[in-house]
Amino acid sequence: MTNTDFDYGILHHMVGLELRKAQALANQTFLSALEGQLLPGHYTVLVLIAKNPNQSQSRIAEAAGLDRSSLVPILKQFEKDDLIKRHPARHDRRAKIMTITPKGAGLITKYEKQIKALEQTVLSGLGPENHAKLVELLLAFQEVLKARLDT
Amino acid sequence: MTNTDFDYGILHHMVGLELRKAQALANQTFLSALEGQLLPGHYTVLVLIAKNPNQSQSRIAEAAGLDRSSLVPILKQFEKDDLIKRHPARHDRRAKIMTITPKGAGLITKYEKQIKALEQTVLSGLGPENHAKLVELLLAFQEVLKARLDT
DNA sequence: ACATTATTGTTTGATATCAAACAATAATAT
DNA sequence: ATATTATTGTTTGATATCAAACAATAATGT
Repeated sequence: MTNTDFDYGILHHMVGLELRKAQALANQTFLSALEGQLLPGHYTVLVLIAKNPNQSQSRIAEAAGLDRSSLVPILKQFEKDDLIKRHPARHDRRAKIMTITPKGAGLITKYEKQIKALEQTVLSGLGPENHAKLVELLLAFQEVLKARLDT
Repeated sequence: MTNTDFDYGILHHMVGLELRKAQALANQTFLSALEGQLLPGHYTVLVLIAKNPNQSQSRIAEAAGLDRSSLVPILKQFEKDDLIKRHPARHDRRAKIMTITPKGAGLITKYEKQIKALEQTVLSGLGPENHAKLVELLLAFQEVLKARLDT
């Protein structure tokens, strides 16, 4: 009853496709861990701001794998919900820098356990060495594609 | 000037995040390989139909990692462009089965070279054994998450 | 110094995607 | 048999996301 009996033709065991399916599943799983309170990508942004205060929006967007423009409504909401604060950057009058608020930090903490439990499931499901290898290969994969796009 | 110096905190080396970034890059790369003529996911659907004729839409959607409903406009366009044909299923009056048309097959062939070249880049960038391992781990990862979601 | 080019955050418009509801049909249970 | 439950393709509504354009500012070249 699985779909393993599908013929993927040229796409058989292609990284791109498996990536797509894996990501869809991961997103779904994350979402349930966050109890629908927060989107996975939003949680990521929040953590990035907390751990890297005083960075520009552009840098945060890049680190989160999001478009600059996608960040705008997210940050607007975060600010409205008092999860972050935005200040003008001293040295660059275009840029805004962001800091986490206590409430924002609290929200991160609130879901920290679930996130860690989730990662633990993956860790023990794959085994520690495979887990590390997967991350390593995903990073290497990104480097390969970045290099290709630059040409 | 890279973003490797970012602190990802709890998300450090988390599969979900790296998956997200890898997928964004893969999508972008695929898109350029398809010359903007076709979205990566759409190409996948087309190949699945070609290689697995007479399957229901639901099964194709699942295999492609898409929602059932997301497939509807895609197939409508495919049919309009004469890339596929849809017939009523004999044994199930709810279902429709799909077959590829010569034009659809031609479109697949048209981009086959680029897709293969792309995969070749990844293959030689990672090395064959790492490439295989990455796919294997992505599949294993999916199994772990599927199992978790079922509980 | 000044002109050109790049970058920042933002707006606007387009599109992909999902989730929930729906009618039609099928499968299952009792 | 018949009622209940599940599945199929679809519509509708909501949302995430990007891409392209923009004004303000910064960096760079000459």
